Amino acid sequence: MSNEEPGPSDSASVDIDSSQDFDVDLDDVVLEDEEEENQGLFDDLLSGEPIFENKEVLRPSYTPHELPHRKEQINKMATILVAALRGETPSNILIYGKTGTGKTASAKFVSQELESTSQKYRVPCDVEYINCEVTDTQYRVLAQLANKFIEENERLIDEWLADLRELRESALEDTSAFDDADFDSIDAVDDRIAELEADKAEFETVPMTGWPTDRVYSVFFDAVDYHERVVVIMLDEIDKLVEKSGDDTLYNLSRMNSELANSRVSIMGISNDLKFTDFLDPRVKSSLGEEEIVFPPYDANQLRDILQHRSDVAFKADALTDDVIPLCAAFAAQEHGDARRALDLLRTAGELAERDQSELVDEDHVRQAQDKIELDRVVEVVRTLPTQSKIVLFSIILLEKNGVHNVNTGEVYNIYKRLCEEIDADVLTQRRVTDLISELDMLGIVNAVVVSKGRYGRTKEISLSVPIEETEAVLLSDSRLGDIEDVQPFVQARFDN
DNA sequence: ACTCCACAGGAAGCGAGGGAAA
DNA sequence: TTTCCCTCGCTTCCTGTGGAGT
Repeated sequence: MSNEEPGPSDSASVDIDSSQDFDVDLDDVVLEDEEEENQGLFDDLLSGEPIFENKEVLRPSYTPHELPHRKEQINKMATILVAALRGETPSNILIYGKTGTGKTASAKFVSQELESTSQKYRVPCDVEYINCEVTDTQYRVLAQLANKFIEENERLIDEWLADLRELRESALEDTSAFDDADFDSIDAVDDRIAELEADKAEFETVPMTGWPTDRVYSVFFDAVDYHERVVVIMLDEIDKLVEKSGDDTLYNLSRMNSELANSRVSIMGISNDLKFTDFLDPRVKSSLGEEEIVFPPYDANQLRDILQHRSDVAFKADALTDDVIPLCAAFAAQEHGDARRALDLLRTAGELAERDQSELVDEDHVRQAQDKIELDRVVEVVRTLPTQSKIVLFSIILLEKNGVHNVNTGEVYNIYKRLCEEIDADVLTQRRVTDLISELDMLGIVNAVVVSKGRYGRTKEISLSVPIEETEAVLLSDSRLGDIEDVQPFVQARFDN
C-alpha cells in the first residue's frame, strides 16, 4: 500500500510538467510568428450562441440514470438478480432485442445498482461485462475474465492486508483489539498476512495468446473461486460469440457452478438475434435460457419521449423547433425503433445547425443529418476495408458504372483478376472472393442475392447499395488502388469476351 | 422427368504470425 | 533454441441446388 503512493503521483507530476513545457514553447512560437492571423480563429466560432448545453448525454456511450419505457424489463432483471444479494445463485438470463432498444443500457444500469447495493450490505457480488463482438473466441473471453478477476482479487487482498496490518499495529499496543477479530495472537495475524502475500504472488495474468485454452480456464476458475462471492457475467452480443466459435464457452461457463466450492456464477446473455439459441447444445440452451427478457422496439411515441428527456439536458432552452424531435423519432422508428439512431440524428442535427451558425435546429438540419450519418458510416467502413475487399468492391463499381447492373460472381471475379494483375496484388481464389462479397453484403455496402438462372446456373446477383461516386473516391484514395489510371480496358475486356 | 449450369457455401487443413514454456 | 498453442486469411476439395432447357 504505502509504496504505491509515491509511484503514481510521481509520474503524474512529471507528465504535467512536461506538458506545461510543451505548451509554453508552442505559445512562444505562435506569438512570434502568427499572432494576428490566429487571433479570432476560434473567436468567431465561440461567439455564435452555442446550441448545446451538454452534448455528452446524446452520445451512445452515455448511460442514463433513467430509462423511459423500460421499467418492466428492469424490474424483471432486478427480481432475478436480487438472489445474488442473498448469496444465492441468480438464474441465468437471456435478453433479446434489436439494436438500440436499450438492452445494454438497462443491463448496465441494473448491474451498477446491484454492485452498489452489494457494497452497501457488504455482500460480495461482482458483475463483469464482456462485449463478444470484440472478444469473440473462447480463449479471449476466458482470458479477459481471468484477468479481471485476478485484478479484483489483488485489490481485495490489498484491502485485507491493510486491515490486518492496522489490526496488528493496534494489537501491539493493546491486545483487546483481538476481541472482535478472528485472530487471537500476533503470530496468527502474521501467518495470515504471509498466506495472503503468497496467494498474491501466485497470481499470473493470462497473455493475449500462447496458452492452451484449458489452462486459461483453470486460471479463470481459480480466480473466481478464490473467495466466497456471486459473480454475474454479462455477455453482450452473445450471438456473435456463438456464431464465431460455437457454444463451448457457454457450456463451460454454465457447468462451472457444479465445481465451484466458494463462489457462484450466473450468466446474463444479451443478443440481437432471437433465434441464436437454435444453434446451441440443448443442455446449454436450457440452462442459459432459464429466464428470458424481450426488449421490443420503441415506437415513435416512446422515441419522442426519450428524445424529449435527453434534449432537455442536452440543448439550451428553445434551441429546437417543434418538429425536430417528432421527425427524429419518425426516422428512427422506421429503422426498427432504434433509439441510438434517434439520438445520433438529434446530435448530428444540432452539430449541423451549430456549423451553420444557426440559433435554431430545424427540420432541415434533421434531414441533412440523416444523409450525413449514412454517408459517414459508409465512408468509414469503405476506408477501413482490407485491400482485397477494396479491389473486389472496385470491380463491382466498375461494372456498375458501365451500366451493368445485377452483376454475378463470375463477372466480378474476372474484373477482379485483371485489377489484381494491374496493381500487382495477390490473386485470391474465387471461393475466397465469394466470401469477401458476402462480407460486403453484411456490411451493407452491396446487396447480394442468390438467384437461380436455370440452365445458366446459380449465382449471386450483386448490386451496389451505396452512392457510387463517393465510394469510388474513397477507394481511389487508397495508395494501392490509386495507381489504377485507365479503367476502361478492364470493363471493355468484358464485352469482348 | 431429367439434365446440367455456375456457382454457393461447408469442411478440413495449411502456413504464417502472434506469443509462452521448457 | 525448440516445441507448443491459438488465430487469421486463405486454399483445396467437396457436396448441394433452383429451374431453363431438353
